[in-house]
Amino acid sequence: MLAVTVGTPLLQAEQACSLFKALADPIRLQVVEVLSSGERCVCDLGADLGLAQSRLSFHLKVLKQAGLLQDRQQGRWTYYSLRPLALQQLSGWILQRIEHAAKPAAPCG
Amino acid sequence: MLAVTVGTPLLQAEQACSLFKALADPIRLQVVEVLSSGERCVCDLGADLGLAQSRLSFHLKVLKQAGLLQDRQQGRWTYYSLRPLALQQLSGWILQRIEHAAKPAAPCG
DNA sequence: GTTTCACATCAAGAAAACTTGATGCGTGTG
DNA sequence: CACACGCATCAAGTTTTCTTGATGTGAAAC
Repeated sequence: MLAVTVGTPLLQAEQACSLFKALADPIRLQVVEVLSSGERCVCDLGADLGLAQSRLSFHLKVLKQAGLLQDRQQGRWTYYSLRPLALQQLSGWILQRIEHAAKPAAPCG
Repeated sequence: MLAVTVGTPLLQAEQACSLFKALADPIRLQVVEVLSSGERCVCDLGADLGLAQSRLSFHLKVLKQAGLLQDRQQGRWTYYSLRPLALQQLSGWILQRIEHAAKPAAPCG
């Protein structure tokens, strides 16, 4: 068996599910895409994505609660960035599903 | 820049979103876990997971429409299995987000 | 050809997630 | 201190997704 990831703790299905739920929204995916080029403050995110403030705040909260984002407060501004470990773990969970997926079923009847 | 996946076509955000939505449900994640050990017929899946037939059928449809599952009909039975490519592509999309994620923001004000 | 079996599909209701506008709260600014 | 700014939170309404039970369909069994 080939280890897919190195030194990354493995995810339970339940944790994976939380991460998938957090990513299962087009707006949150845009947020992740923007943040994938580096940290941003909320006001920049709102401007970039053209979102009402409360709407963006809602989605940031979902992503943060899932563990996908971290935030840092500096003066009046809050900066969000990705948590690479969470992404890495989720990717690991997915890749693990592939290994024996090709095994054909025993005929049922 | 280090290429994370080799020879796998890249996913658009919209396609990634469909995949995430399909995986954003505990039952569907169980289905994926069971199928990760190989192909199964629907009746076995239903028995393994203890799900009403129509409920299982609904979730299989969601997963299949997203491109995560393929099915094969043989006699009276239908066999489902994972589509490794879809999983691989999704994993690739995730890993791509990590690369520059650590870059700090320019101070906002 | 009728019955049975494995599964898909449908319609109606229930539950969960999302949006919107209003309000609250902490932190700087004058 | 009063005010403005950046952001979080809340409540209400809307939309989406999920569940349930009933019905439909095609393939084998009789």
